[in-house]
Amino acid sequence: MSASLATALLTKLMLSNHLDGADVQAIQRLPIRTQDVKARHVIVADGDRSTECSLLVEGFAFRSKTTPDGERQTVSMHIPGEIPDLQSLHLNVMDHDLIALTPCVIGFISHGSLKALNIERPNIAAALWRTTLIDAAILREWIVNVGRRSATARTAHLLLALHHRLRAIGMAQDGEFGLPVTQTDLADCLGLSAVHVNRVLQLLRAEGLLTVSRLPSGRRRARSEFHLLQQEKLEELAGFDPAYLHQQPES
Amino acid sequence: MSASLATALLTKLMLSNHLDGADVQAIQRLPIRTQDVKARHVIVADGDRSTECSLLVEGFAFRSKTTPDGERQTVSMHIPGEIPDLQSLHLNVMDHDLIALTPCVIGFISHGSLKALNIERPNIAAALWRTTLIDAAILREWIVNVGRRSATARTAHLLLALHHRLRAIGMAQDGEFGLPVTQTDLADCLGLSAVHVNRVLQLLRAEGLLTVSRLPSGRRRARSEFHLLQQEKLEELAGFDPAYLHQQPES
DNA sequence: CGGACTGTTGATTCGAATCAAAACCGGTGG
DNA sequence: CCACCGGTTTTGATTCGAATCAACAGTCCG
Repeated sequence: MSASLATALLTKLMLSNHLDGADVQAIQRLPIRTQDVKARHVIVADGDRSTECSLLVEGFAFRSKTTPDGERQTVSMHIPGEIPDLQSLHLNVMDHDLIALTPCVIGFISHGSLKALNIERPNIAAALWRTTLIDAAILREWIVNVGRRSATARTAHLLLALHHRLRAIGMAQDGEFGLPVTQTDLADCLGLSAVHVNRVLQLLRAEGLLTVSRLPSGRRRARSEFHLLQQEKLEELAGFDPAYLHQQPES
Repeated sequence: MSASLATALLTKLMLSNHLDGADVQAIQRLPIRTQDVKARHVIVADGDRSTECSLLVEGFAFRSKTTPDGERQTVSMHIPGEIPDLQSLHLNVMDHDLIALTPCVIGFISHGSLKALNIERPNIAAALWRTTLIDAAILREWIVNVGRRSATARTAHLLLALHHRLRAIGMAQDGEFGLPVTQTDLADCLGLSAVHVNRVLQLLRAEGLLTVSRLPSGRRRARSEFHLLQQEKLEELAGFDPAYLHQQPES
């Protein structure tokens, strides 16, 4: 893996894990195949049996499941430095889709080299395991969000969580972050209808809690710039507590 | 760990992992401290920093989160042989409660001995990692359930999923299984109100899809015996596909 | 200019929550 | 043995949040 490719992964990993120099070098030596993926393209599909994991180097992606009657539920959003399908290392068949939200650069890492790395460097194995456990913690909070919160609280919670994660990797500051989601995308995350998401966002804007602007972009897809104006109030409204993100490295 | 204590764990682990004789012996040698926990008692609480993991030897447990305004959302149900808080091995602070649904026998295993085992036997480390990944897969399906399915489909899906898991460990057959849940418990799992769960169950019974009977038990708490009469129709109704449970061992 | 996607608005329906009360059931204690 | 009690299930009436349906406006793009 070239140093530049490893940067995103290492930034993310070291947010919540202690890695020593040898660990870092081992990761930088990982063989990797990069590929550009267009927005909205399926990176790995439900039912696939993958032989490699996808490192999200640039761009955003999401994982979602589709019910038999065609309804989509997004179960997670992914930001640079994450390996959204790391579970495929031990779960050979995908139980959901991994889809590019924006144009992405994906670094494919073979299961073989990851497994070898895990055996060679138990500390990295623990770190990777830990990232999948944090992923699960986020899934649990996501369940609470769709199961028990009102539409407004739910929406606020999602935006706060994304902001928190993006800020940790330097992609957000002062409540501002760019994320090219449509209201339909948000609806799929939240278990709501797109129409209702629209009304909820209007409400949040009217309350002066946030602003959303669509910046033009060079590409087809517009970029939504979210600005959380009153984080305190939003957190209060959403019942947001970042503890579940487990962002401090541990013993 | 005495052979009898290890049995439940090994039964569960070997459903979805290949373990060799040495692996089995290593697990059987794990030091373990057992403890009885009364129904409804908190085994590990949100915010706790545990130093050991809880093996559910006998009984049922669930994990849930409580929102600031006191609403409970259950995020998973646990059956004998599972280690519901295995994530605490790498996530030092609990982000949810682990609660005994029934009187339970819990086997506490220290993080130290588990970490030593993981290093000594990478195959077991992979197997344990895999169980946490299956746990996450179940969380994802749970999100879809509360996010996108109707109350009836949701309820049917939960019961089918529990039946499927219980049958795998020999605790259910022919659609029948005993589980001492109240309708409020189900409501907390489903993101519904208890009243509505009641009406949904009535509907499912009226359709001849299932029966629920409360068997008297020696203890305070009654035991609900569920009987899924028409699994095909229930699966159709719920959009249930057991693939996400990943019950076959893999490469 | 036309078309596709996205965002917005209004009218209406519907599923589920809420509120309230009653019936039920096993367990306890007088 | 029976009266009472707490937790649970059930029923009915009502409200409410969000979905649905339908149309229209805005924007980017070919």
